[in-house]
Amino acid sequence: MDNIARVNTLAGEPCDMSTWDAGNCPVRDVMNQIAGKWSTLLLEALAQRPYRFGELRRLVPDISQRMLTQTLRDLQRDGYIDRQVFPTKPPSVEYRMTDLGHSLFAPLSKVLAWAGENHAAVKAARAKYDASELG
Amino acid sequence: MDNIARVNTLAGEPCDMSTWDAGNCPVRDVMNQIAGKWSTLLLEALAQRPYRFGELRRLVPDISQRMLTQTLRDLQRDGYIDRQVFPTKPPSVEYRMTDLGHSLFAPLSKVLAWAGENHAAVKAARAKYDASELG
DNA sequence: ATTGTTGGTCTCAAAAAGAGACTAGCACTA
DNA sequence: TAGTGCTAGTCTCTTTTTGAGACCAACAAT
Repeated sequence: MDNIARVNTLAGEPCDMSTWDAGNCPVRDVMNQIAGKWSTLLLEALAQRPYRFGELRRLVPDISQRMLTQTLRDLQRDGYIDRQVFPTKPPSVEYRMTDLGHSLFAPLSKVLAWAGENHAAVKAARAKYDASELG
Repeated sequence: MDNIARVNTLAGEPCDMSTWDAGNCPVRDVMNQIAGKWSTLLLEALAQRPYRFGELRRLVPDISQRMLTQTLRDLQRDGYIDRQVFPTKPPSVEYRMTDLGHSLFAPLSKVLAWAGENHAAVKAARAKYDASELG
């Protein structure tokens, strides 16, 4: 049963789950950040061009300022985006994707494209599941 | 400023954010499911071979039964995995990735590979950010 | 008769997310 | 000069999500 104690072999270093150190798995450590509700959405916007705080807020109308601030900070902390403050008269802040961010977005955009292409299939699966649960 | 009201152009159907219907964006609808804390981990395991409930629980020791049940159900609802009950004497349940799941995992595995390759860079960015915040 | 194994559910506490008020400095307006 | 709005946030409060752990029923082996 050795195969039970080993996973993530696709990601270079396999993670030995039997002697598990939760902060040691690259997949979990990286994915748990970009997996947030708003992260991919902001990365998608910032992959196209730099945005200012207020622009992003208008771009994603149903994000709260609190979550926008926090998500941007998390993305900045992981090195995906840069934050630059301009000392204008109402001070403005620009967020810009870094090289690391772009290198992440290359594979990530493929997943996003998949989502667009297969949205109908997913919705169909959902409808089918929900219908069968009612019977 | 028309560019402000439009995003997600990479994903086929662009989402018009000015007349926003939250359930209408493929990217958000699909990503919000696979973006969970445990989803990618379980998809990674099930991409390799089918697993039973207890196997998955041992594979990911720090997931609670409650979240394992719920995450598997969500993945099943979206059509990524199939759940098959065998009427054995302690009844056993097998989870198996569907074709839709595999087609999603193809691009997703590239992101997972990126995570493995760039984990060091992300950790370095984090350390740098944390150090600069203390100063 | 007790223990273990199966795949869960249930309850309760903790953590995370969302809603909305509040801040401060400056510009424009009345 | 007082009022309004813009900037990029923070603070507090409520709701939702997640986590920890007890509990369940059927059967098998001890």
